[in-house]
Amino acid sequence: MGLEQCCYVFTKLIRILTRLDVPVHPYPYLVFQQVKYPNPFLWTALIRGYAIQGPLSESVVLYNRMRREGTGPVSFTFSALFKACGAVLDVNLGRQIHAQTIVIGGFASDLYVGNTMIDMYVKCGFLNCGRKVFEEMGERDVVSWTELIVAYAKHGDMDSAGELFQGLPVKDMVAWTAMVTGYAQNARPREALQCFEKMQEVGVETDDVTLVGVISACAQLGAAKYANWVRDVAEKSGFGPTENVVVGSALIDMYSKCGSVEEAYKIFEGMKERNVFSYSSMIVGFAMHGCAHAAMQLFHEMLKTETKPNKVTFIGVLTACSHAGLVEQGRQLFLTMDKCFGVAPSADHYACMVDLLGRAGQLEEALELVGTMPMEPHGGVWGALLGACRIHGNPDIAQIAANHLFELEPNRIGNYILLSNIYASAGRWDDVSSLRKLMRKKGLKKNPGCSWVEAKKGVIHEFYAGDTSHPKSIEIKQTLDDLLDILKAHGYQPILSSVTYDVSNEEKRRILMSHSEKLALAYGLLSTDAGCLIKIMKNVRICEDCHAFMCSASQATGREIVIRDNVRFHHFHDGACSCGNFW
DNA sequence: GTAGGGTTAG
Repeated sequence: MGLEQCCYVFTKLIRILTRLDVPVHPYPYLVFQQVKYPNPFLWTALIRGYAIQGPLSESVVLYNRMRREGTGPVSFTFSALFKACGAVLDVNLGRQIHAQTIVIGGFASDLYVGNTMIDMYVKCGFLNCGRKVFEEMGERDVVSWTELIVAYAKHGDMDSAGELFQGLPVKDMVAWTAMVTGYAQNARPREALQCFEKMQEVGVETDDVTLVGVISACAQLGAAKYANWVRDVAEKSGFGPTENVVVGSALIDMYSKCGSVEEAYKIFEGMKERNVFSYSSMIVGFAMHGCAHAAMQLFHEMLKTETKPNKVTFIGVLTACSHAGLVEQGRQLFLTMDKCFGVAPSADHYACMVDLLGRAGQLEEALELVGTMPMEPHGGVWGALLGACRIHGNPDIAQIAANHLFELEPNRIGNYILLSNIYASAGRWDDVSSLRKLMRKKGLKKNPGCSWVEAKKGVIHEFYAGDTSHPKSIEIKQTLDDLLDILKAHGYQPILSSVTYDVSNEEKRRILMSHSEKLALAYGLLSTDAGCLIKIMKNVRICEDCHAFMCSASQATGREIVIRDNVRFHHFHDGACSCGNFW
């Protein structure tokens, strides 16, 4: 066998072994040593092997040895090294190799080398360096563009991503998908859908990856109309939930977020293959809807399978326990998650535990738990504690939590409002007003409460508190007044403490009746057929009075009412709520 | 050899 042939065969062999995940040590390395005069491809196969499996230092050692022994690298050598630097986020080494490509000459302008270099910089968080490489490349292809588009999207800069995309001469499916997904990931679901429509208009194929982006956009819109539409699209294009585990999991999440946990479970049941995403999405879905028992049952079912729970699964079960008041079960899970399942509790899991204890009224213990955390508590942890203080009316611990929150999240308006509500409930109006002053000084404005309801044909109607701009405003007011009379006869009493302004009781009653979800409910009653479920979405937490009002309304009208606030779903049915008055 | 995907708490 000649030298070239010999190198060729051995290179192939090493590549195959690497692909089979056989450790580079010892066999591929032994193969390599059999060859007296390795050519660049053989060197590179081995360098690549170490680059993929680690340690990266070993591939660099080999690269240097190769140079010393007089063999020149090929572009493939650099691609492998950049890929590895990107994987371990070693930008310094990446820069050194970048410099090499310039010194040796010819490689810096190579398409593959350039593309892997962009990817390396971007992965390490040096977007501008990636952009610079892109600008200086002699030749670019759709891969170079897409890498940057994705990088901008991940940085939340959809405008730059869009600009690049505009300038991309030939847009393929992957590039389009990057845009659709980018919009979805940046909470711009409408633009994601528009982008998807355009993609279809110009005749670009779509696949399951595209669909997942679209499904995520629909989940954010939370409307049944879009949910059913995208499911249809998925099934018609041959990527239905039965066959495709990723599409299936995305659909489970979407239906949960659109208010239909039943539909989500149907998808789950119909899936041929389930993985940790499918289980976790379903468990989180159950938890969101207050179905704690179902969440726990599914978790135990999961434990009987090969699928191992991960950190998100535990977020799901802990949230379920928290909303159902299952303190002991939650405590057990928290204690065993590391020991039995190898999932070390993160700050997020601590936040769940603080929530669990806090909701159950064990505020002191919750505060103690924060003190034992092995990491710095983040906003979620203190936020959970503050939320619990609102439920149980504890302004002192609230103050501790709020002080941390004001440091950690100085611009998050919700924290100020929560504390202000806690002060107001305790009648500490002086504290309320000094907090208001602080908010004014910081230029923070209250996020107006808003609710929307899906009427016939999926048309969405939006209401703000005290809103009279709807064309049927007068009828809405009338419906609401009539309903109020009926509910009062059923025993409903307005909960005046839900108004956190220091005003007369009469004024409080008036304010309560102008809350946006009540307007949305009245419109829902007006615009849908009797017996029809009414689904309301809102952007802030539902107040206690509205919650009681909805409970009573579900009984008096015989309607099922579903409200999604910023955190979870409330199912009102026959005078009770799925959250067990626990939110 | 290079580019796009799903679940996360207040």
